[in-house]
Amino acid sequence: MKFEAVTIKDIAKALGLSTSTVSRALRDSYEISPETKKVVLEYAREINYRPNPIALSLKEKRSRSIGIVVSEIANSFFSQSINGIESVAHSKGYNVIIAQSLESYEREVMSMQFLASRSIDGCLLSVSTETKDFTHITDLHARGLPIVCFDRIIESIDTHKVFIDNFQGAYDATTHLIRNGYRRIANLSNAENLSITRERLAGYRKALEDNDIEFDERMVKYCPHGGMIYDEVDKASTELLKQKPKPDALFASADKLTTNFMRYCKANKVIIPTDIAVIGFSNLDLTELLSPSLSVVRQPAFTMGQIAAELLINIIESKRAVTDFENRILPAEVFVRESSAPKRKQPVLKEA
Amino acid sequence: MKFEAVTIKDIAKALGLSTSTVSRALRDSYEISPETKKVVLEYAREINYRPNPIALSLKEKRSRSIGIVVSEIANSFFSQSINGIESVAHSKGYNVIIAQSLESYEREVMSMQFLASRSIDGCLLSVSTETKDFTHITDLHARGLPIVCFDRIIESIDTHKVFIDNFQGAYDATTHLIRNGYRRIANLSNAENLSITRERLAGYRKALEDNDIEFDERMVKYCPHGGMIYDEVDKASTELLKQKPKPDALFASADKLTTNFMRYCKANKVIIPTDIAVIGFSNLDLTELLSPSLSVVRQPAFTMGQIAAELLINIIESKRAVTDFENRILPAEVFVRESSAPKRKQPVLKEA
DNA sequence: CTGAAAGCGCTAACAA
DNA sequence: TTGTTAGCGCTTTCAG
Repeated sequence: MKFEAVTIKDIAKALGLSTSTVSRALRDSYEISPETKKVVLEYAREINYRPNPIALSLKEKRSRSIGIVVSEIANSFFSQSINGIESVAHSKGYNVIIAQSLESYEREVMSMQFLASRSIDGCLLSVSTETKDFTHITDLHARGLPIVCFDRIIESIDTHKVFIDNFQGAYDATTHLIRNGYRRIANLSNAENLSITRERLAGYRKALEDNDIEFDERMVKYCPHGGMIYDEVDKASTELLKQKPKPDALFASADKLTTNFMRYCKANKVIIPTDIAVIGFSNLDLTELLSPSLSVVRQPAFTMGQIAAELLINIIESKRAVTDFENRILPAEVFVRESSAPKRKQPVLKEA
Repeated sequence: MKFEAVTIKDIAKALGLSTSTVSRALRDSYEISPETKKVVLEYAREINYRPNPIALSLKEKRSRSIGIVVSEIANSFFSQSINGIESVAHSKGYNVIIAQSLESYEREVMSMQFLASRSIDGCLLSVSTETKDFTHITDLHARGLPIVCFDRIIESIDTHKVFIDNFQGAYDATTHLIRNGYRRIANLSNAENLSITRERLAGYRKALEDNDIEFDERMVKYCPHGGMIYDEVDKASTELLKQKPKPDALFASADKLTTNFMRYCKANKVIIPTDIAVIGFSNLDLTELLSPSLSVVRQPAFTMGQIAAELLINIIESKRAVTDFENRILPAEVFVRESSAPKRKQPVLKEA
């Protein structure tokens, strides 16, 4: 059962006009007389005529909808980005179809295929942690599907890219820990293959270097699913904390890594910041209510979504193929709270 | 610019067949010879043929997409519900278009209109807090658009409804506070017009009654935007806490009310649970990491989404008009944590 | 077993 | 200024 919509044909019949006249009148074409327009417009309003977007899509070969592929909508960063995307998409007459990869390569491929088969006009993408092979993306892109990458970037694709200054964010967070007296700083890191992982790791290393702290590979652990799977965080955390000498602080490179590390500490009676100070990437709006309140690196997620959507729609609506692509790099902001409070001098233990 | 898809016509031309034969072969029609089928299928796979869903929609007068209207996707309850909805929608070949009302009546009307004009086959709806006039919904429903309500229900519409046992959840939460020694229990409540508000209020009142505690109207404050606007929570909380005698516990009727009340307490140095014990509805998965860890009433959001989507797709796909509607009521679960710890005896103050 | 043709709602070239 | 017609990709009578 489906509700029958009014069509142009109905109007034409009722008014004794042809469908093309009605069509033109509705679209305010110059070739239609003012009177006819008036009659048509009035009648259309009266019977609440709405053009059928499907027929339009078929005709124009575009659907006025854009796809979004992210790992998870139940992630504050992504839900905020999506809000930004929607705000500009809707204002430009596009609707938005959201797909989640749940950090699975297979699901990402399926999602992209699904969206493409639903005739989206373009796609906004933040790849899954599992994705190492990008052919499902580059293929569609090569076939002409406009794609804009945000947050987790793919280097091998030539298009607009929107992301934050991950290096700077990580550098600032790590430097903050160092300034607060921490010297042995671990890094709970995202999947090794992601662009953001590499950049954040580089920022972390540079901060250590600039403060004459030697980089220790054993202080870095990767979580292949970005913290989405608790067991991975559990394992990585355990390994980090059993290092000798023990880390006195931790920088977490992703939202779920940060919160799941806190979960780990709570479960294992590790006291923050006494046993270990913590700062991490997070876009949760509750971090100040956590125990202890959490120092974070926060991304301008809403703005990122807006920019990415604008760039995508630019490509879609440009007459000629766009060949000049830009990287939009936004700042990350550090919020300092209790979890990274200055290190307190402790009774001298066996470690020097 | 748009990437050109392969059509049935291309296949027909390449194979020297008619489009109808190809169409039938692809759909495994009985009237096509096995050999022809084989050739067509093979060639189709080879050139990666995908049927154009837009053409199909136009023909079949259905889009195989369903709309979701919720107040906010950046709300754990709704993002979890959406996951449930998507899981069944995708498995049944539907895609999902999400719209947010952001608790605004106007935006809700626009969203519904937008979705309807995008030819959705049906709609899942949880109304905004502001919505008191339901004609935008009942109109579409009367015109034949299948609608299923979830969480926040509209009584005046005859359709499937999926929600939790709000009365029970509120009753259990309030009873828990009473058992832990609290007697003067405030209720931070959602918009007065919502179904869930009335039901939760009723559960709260019944629990008081069953324990011989007199209901005091001054102990209930409504937040017209369900806690989304912090100032409303701030104002309501201030009013509640200045009552004499002061409340010793608070039951919050919605996710954002609960967390924003905690924010209020933190900002105003109100200690939980010493100054006031707290339990509230919330689907956040971080409540045990808050300070103090938060006692909550939790909804089976994912399951609700699944059920709602199944019911909607049932209506959509039923041959005859569905007239027999059901209310699916799911249990709410109470999780007890520190924020509602048993009341400690205190030095006798001026209150008896 | 296969093909020709109509039609879903709309637009646009072409005719009048 | 308006009407006729073809066509977007697909399914589906109706003919062969």
